[in-house]
Amino acid sequence: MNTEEILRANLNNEQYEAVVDESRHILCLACAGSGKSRTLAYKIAYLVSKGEAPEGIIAFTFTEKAAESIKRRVAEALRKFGYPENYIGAMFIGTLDSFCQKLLGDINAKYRQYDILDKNGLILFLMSRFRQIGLRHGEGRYFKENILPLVDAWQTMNNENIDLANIEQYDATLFNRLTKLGEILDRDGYMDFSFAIRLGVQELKRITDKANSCIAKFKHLLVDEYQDINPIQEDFIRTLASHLDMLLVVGDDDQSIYGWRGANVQNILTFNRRYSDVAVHRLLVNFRSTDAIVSGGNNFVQRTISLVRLSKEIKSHSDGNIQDLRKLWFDNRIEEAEWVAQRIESLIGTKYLEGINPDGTEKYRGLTYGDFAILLRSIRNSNGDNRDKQFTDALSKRGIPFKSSGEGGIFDRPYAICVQHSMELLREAGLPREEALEFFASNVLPVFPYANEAKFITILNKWHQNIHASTSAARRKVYPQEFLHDLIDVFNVRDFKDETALRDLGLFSKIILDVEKTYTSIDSSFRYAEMLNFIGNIAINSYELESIDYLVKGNSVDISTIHKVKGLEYPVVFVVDLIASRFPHKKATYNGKLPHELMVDAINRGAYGTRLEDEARLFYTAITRAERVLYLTGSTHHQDLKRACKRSTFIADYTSSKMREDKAFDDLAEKIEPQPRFDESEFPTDFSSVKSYLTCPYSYKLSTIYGYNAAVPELFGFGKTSHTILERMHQQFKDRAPSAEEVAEIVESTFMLKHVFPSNDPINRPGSYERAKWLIQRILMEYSQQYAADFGRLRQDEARFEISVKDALITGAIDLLLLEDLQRGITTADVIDFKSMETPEDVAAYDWRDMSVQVQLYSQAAKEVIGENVETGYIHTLKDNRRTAIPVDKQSVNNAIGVVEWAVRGILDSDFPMRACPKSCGVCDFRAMCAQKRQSFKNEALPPQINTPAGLKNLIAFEDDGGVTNEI
DNA sequence: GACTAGCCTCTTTTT
DNA sequence: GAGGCTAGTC
Repeated sequence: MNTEEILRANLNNEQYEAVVDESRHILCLACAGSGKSRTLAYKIAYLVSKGEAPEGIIAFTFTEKAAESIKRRVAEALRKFGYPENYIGAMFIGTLDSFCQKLLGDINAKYRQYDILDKNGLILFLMSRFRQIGLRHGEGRYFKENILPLVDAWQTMNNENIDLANIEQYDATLFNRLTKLGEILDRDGYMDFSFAIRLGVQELKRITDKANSCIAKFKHLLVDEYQDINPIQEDFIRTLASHLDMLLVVGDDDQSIYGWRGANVQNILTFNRRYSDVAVHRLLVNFRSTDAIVSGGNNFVQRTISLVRLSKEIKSHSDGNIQDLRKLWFDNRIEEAEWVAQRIESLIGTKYLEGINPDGTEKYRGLTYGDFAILLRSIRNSNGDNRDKQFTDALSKRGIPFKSSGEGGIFDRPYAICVQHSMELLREAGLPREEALEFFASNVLPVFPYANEAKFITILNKWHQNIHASTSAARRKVYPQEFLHDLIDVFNVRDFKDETALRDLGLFSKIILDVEKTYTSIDSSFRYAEMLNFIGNIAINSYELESIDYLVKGNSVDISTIHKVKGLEYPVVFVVDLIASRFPHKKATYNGKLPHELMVDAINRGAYGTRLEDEARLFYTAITRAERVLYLTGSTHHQDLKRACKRSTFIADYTSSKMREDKAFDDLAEKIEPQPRFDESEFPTDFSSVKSYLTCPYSYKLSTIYGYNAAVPELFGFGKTSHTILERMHQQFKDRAPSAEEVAEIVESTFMLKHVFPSNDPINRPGSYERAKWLIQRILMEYSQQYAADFGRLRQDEARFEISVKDALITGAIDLLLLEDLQRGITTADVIDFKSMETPEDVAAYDWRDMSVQVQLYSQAAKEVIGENVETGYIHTLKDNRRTAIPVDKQSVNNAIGVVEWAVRGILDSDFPMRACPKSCGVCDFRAMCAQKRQSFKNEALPPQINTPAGLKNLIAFEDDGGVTNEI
C-alpha cells in the first residue's frame, strides 16, 4: 500500500485531513473518544514517510504514562508504513518538563547535576534552609502559614511568568524571600518543575542562530492535551515553535480540568488569533460512546458552558450492542453503594461488542471487573477519611476486586505508623529503656510479629548515640535511610506475605529518600526533629501509593477521582456522589501570597480557583469516560454530614430521551465468558529497571514494585558530577583538547557534591570534598592528555534508545562518547564508567555484564534508527584511563536482546525468585528486607549468555550460589 | 420575594 | 475564614 492508502485504511476523513495538512500552525479540536491519539500517531508516522528525520520530531504529552501510550501507537503506525519501530527512540515523545530538562542539559551540562524537586522536595528544601531564605520560626504556624504559601508563591510566580522584580513594590518581604530562594536553589544545584520551564524559555529566547544551537535538528512540534497548558508552558511552546516548521496542537476545551493549578483554557480558545497561518481541524465524531451519552453531553455543555467554549456539536458513531443510561437517587450512601455493587455483579459477563475483526466479523467478549469505573469528585473528606468507604465495603462484601485511589494513604495502615512512631522515640534525648520495651510490646509486636526485641533496643541505642551526640563530640552524619533499613531488619519482614506492608514500607523509604536528597546534612537532634516534623505534617497527607502497578493492576473495578481517569475509557461508568455543594464544588478564587495586582490576568481567567464552568467541564469529562453504560447517582443521607443532601444541579442539566430512573437490574444482553480487554500498559518499559531483574529478580521486586531505595552514600553524586564535568569539557572544546589549566577551571566551576561540604580551610585541612575534587581533576587531566585526539571527533551525548522485544517496548538512555566519522557517521560508542573511581577495585574482577548489554543494545538501536554503523563499542574506565572493547557483532547483540526478552517475560509472569549468592547479596542494598534464599524460576527457559570482554558470562542471577541452601 | 442570622462545611494533583 | 445553604422574619 502507498502512503495515501495506509492513511485511508486507518483514519476517517476528518482525521486524514488533519494528518496531511501542511500548514505551519494546526489546531486540532478533538472531542472525547474522537481518536486523537491515533491522529497524532499517524501524523508522526506520516512525517517520517515523507522523509522527515525522526530526530526532528517532538511530541509533548501531559504525563509520562500518556507518553508511553503514544509511543506504542506511533510504533504501530510506523509498522504499518514499514519503518522500524525503533525510530521512536530518535524522536522526543514525552512531557514538556522532561524535554526542558534535557534541553537545559544540552545547553549547559551543569544542569544535568541539578536535582529536580517536586512540591514535597521544595517544602523540604525550604525547611532545610529556612533561615537562609529569611524565614523565622514562630512566624505564624510553621508549615501552613510560612512554608506552604512560599512554595505556592514561587511556583505560581513561575507558572504565570511573573517578573520577580515587580513583586518588590508590593511586598518587599515576599520579594526578598523569593529572591533568596532562587539564589539558593541555583547555588546548591536544585530546581523545581516550574523554574525549569522558565529557565528553558529564557534559553530558547536567547537563540538567534538556530542552525548552530542545540535545537538545530528539531523541525516539528506536536502538543497533546493543549487545553491544560499553563502560561509558562505556552510561552515555551510558542518560542520553540517559532524556530520550527510546524506546530500541531490537539485538545478539547470542554475537557480543560486543571484551571485550579494554572492551566489556561484561553490558549486553545484563541489559538487561531494568536498564531498566523492556522488551519483548524475538528474531530467531532465520538467513537467511544452511545448516541444517548453523547447527546446528553451536548445538552449539558449547551446549558452550562455554551458562552465559554468553542461551539461544536459532537456526533456519535454507533451504539454497539448494549446501552443503558440512568439517573438514580437513593435515601443514603450505603444504599447507593449497594446498588452500584449489585449492578456490577449483574453485568459481569454481559456480551459486549468490542470491535470488528480484520476479517470483518464482530468481536465480542464478556464484561469483566476491569470494565467498570466508579468516579467521584473527591476521594477524601477534609478530616482525612476516605470517601470511598461505602463503595469499597459494598464491593468487598460481594468479593468484587477493586482498586481505589483512596487506598493510597500509607498512614492509614499500621506499618508506616509503626516506623514513624519508632523514629519519634528518638526525637528527644534520653529515652528510658522501660519506655522502649513498652513501646516494642504494645506497638511493634502486634504489627510485626516476628520482630526482635533485643535487636530493637540495640539499634535504638546506636541511633540515639548518632542523633544526640554532644555538640563537642565529633559529629556523625545521620542517614535516616540506614535507620529505616535497620528498623525493617529488626521488624523482620523477610517472610511477610502481606504485600501491603511491604509496599507501605517501600513508600516510607521514598519519603526518606526525598528528605536525604534535600537535607544535605542531618547532623543534629534539631535537624532530626525537623525531619520528623516533615513526616508528621506534610508526608502524611501527600504521599500516596501508586495503586496502579504490576501487582494490583489485575482485573478490577476502578474507584477513582475524575482527574485521575483523564484520557481513559470504560464500558460502564458510575458517576456517584452527585450532591449539591460537593459537585459542583463551591467557587473559589486565588488566595495565595502573590500581590493580586500582578495576578490580575490569572484571577480574571479564574485560574488557581474554581468557577462553575470548571466544575461543569469536570463533569463533562467524567461522563465522556463511558462507552455504553452510564449511571449518575447520589443520595440524601451521608453518615458524616448532619444536613440532608440535595441533588447536584448537574443531574438536571444532563438530559437525554433515553434516560431512565428505575433501579431494575435488567440484563442488557446475554452472558458469555468474561474476558479482560487487552491492556498494553502492563508492560515494563524502562531498561534500568529491567536491568536489575538480571541481577536478582527479587531485588527488582523490592525496588521497582515495592519502591525501596538504597541509603545515600556519602559521596553521592560523585559519578554524576564527574560525568557532567566530562560533558562540559566536550561541550566547550570541540576542536582541541583543553589544557591542564582549562580542565582545572571547568572542574572548579562545575564540580558539585550535595552531601559533603567543602572544608573551611581547604589548603591546610582538606576534607573528603577537596579530595574528591582533586581526584576528578587529576583523572580528567590525564584523560584529556591521553585522548587529546578525540576532542573534535567525539561528542558526549545522552543516547536514548528504544528496543522493541516481544510485545514490550524498552526505553533506555546511556551517557556515551560517540566517535563520529565524517563519511560513515557514528562508528564507535563508548560507555564511560566512573564507578570504579570511588572505591579501589581490582580491574580484573570488574563486572562487565551490565555495561556490555547496554552497549550492545545501543548499537542495535543506532543501526536501525539513524543508520549509524556502530562497529565498535568500548567501556572506558576512567580510573585507569583504559578503553576495553565490547563485542557488538550480530551474535552478541542478539544475545543481549534475548536477555532482555527473557527478563520481560519473567516480569510479566510475576516471576520474582530470590537468587541469593554470597557475592551479590553481600553488597545488595536490600539485605535488610530479604531472606537471601535461593529460589527457582517458575519459567525454566534459560536466558542467553552475555558476551563480555572477559568472554561469555551467565547473568548474575545464575551465578554460582556458593553453597546457599536451595529452597522452592 | 427580599433579607439576614446562624449553621455547616471545606477538592482536584503531574512534572 | 469564607462561601453557601436554611430557616425564619418582614
